[in-house]
Amino acid sequence: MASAKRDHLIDTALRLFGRDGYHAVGIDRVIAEAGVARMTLYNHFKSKDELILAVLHRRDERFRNSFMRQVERAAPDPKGRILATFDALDTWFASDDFTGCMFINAAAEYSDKNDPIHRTAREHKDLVVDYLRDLASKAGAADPDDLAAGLALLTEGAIVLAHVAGHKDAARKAKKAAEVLIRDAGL
Amino acid sequence: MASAKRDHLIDTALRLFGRDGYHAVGIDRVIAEAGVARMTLYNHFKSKDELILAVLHRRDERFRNSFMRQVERAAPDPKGRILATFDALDTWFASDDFTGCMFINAAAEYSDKNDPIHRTAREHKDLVVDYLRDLASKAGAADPDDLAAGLALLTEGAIVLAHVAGHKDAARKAKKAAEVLIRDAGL
DNA sequence: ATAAAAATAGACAGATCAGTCTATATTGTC
DNA sequence: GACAATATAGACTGATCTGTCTATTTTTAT
Repeated sequence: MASAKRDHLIDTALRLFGRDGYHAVGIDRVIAEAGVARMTLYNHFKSKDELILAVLHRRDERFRNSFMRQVERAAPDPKGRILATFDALDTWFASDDFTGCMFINAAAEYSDKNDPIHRTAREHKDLVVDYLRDLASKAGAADPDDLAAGLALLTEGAIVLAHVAGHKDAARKAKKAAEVLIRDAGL
Repeated sequence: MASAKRDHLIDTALRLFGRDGYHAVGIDRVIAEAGVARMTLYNHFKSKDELILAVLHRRDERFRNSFMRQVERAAPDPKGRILATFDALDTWFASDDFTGCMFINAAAEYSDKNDPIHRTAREHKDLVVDYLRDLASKAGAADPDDLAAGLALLTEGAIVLAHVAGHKDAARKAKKAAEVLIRDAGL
């Protein structure tokens, strides 16, 4: 399964799909940028959709890994880590190649809830909420589910406003609101 | 400018782009569903992008109109209206044809900030924030900008979680969080 | 060195893409 | 009823789309 060419194809497609979208980027462009033959792609992936799924799985793994690592490096305590998630968002938004969330964008192009691509996007979002719930729980929130839901709303809202509306301060605004919710949760 | 055919084309394209996305829906499909000749479309719109822009402008107008009307019918006081925005979201999310926000989806497919389509999406989001700020201000919030920012984050977050993750309670969760922010703003 | 696996270039299919053009027919207006 | 504006069907361009096939070459492992 694992192969250097396959890896390289996923990375190339990740960059292109992330920047220009899924329908707008054709197979021809992926193989041209990857410097790989057409059949190499189709030997590793049954179809373009399968490639997209592989891209999303890699993105999910990398994104959550780097996100959690950043958060855990920033603070030792759960409450501090909750607040640090918004600093991590801020860093992400400020990067040159920020083009929004690949999962939100995937769901935009594949709106059928049963499409494997949409389902993968959903799984990613649920995993993010799970992480926030874990932090809320460890921090001793009165109602961890409730706090996690509020934090998730602020997180996703910040991604949208940063990308769609270009609000560079979205993460900082979200952090301020999060502080209010955290206080309300008894922390 | 105004013409029955043109109107019908915009409405048809609005439905198709809304459901299946912008790149995935071709001109051929729009004219087939509208029951209109190819040149009729190109006589009213210079290009597909121009049609998309017309669709987004109509969507913006209709969405904000219906949104504000619902909110203003639901409560007479600014504070009640702020909370009613989340009830309006809830109604929207529950509708059969809910496929997310056309502006978030447009920004997903046209990530270039200078693309007129992306700019139109941004303008829409800014108008929504303006409306929330107006309500926050009339309600007598300590810092209307701050409250509006928090409410906007919850609003956009709810749209994303309802669409991408299928969280049917996203608007109600957002309303609960909004109540906390409103209280914190001194209302 | 040899055999098996992987990658190559490139032709090909059949569909679809956005957009143009023409010649005819249907409107709406005075 | 006459004239102008609008809409029609459909051919056409040239590009692009996903996916398949083949014949050859390169790489890898034994």
